[in-house]
Amino acid sequence: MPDPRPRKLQIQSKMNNRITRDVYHQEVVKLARTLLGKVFVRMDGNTRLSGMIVETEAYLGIPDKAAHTVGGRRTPRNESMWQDGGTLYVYFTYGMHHCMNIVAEQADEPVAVLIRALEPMDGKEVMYTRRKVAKKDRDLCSGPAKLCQALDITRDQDGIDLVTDSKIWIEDHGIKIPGKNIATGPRIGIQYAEEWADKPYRFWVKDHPCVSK
DNA sequence: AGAGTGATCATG
DNA sequence: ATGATCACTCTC
Repeated sequence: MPDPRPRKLQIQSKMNNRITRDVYHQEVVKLARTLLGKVFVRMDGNTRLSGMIVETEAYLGIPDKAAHTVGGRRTPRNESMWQDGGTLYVYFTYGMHHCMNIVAEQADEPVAVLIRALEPMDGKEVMYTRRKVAKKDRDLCSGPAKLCQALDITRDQDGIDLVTDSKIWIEDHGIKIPGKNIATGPRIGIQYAEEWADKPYRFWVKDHPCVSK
């Protein structure tokens, strides 16, 4: 449904609803659920690229055998996970893909939320130019590496602070996903994680077409 | 179901 | 220095 307000007012209101530090300081599983329905924004020059978060996964840090920080591992790659809640953690994998996480809780608590899918909103034309294989809007951001390609998120953005950065942030548009519309299941691609592989730390908006397959 | 792709890190 | 691994995507 289109926003009936004048465009100038729409933009202004969007500027004023950036998520603040206290939200990121939540316990990581709670943050993974909270982020559903929030809007991720990336300014690409003067072009606003954005999408509503519809799928997330929580990574619980030191005890979590699926997390990059398992066992307290601290390396140049995962350094951002050790920073304060609200930091962006971007990693590169399989020789060609980037994925992005939202760091949760306090500094030195290396937990994060993987963003797995967005419903594209602003800047879809630009996203299509980056994702050549996309045929429909739902192909643009329906996977953790797809959305990074669509939004041009790379290691260059690793470590930025979503609370203060001038190009990248997350907004609250007042969209509340009721608990009964949130589906839960095991995380994807972590079969090696033994007893942690089956834990229900993946969350998505039930029946949403933009969720990853 | 298999290939692609190269940074990353533990090992020595 | 070396080699195994990989929080994925695409095509078949």
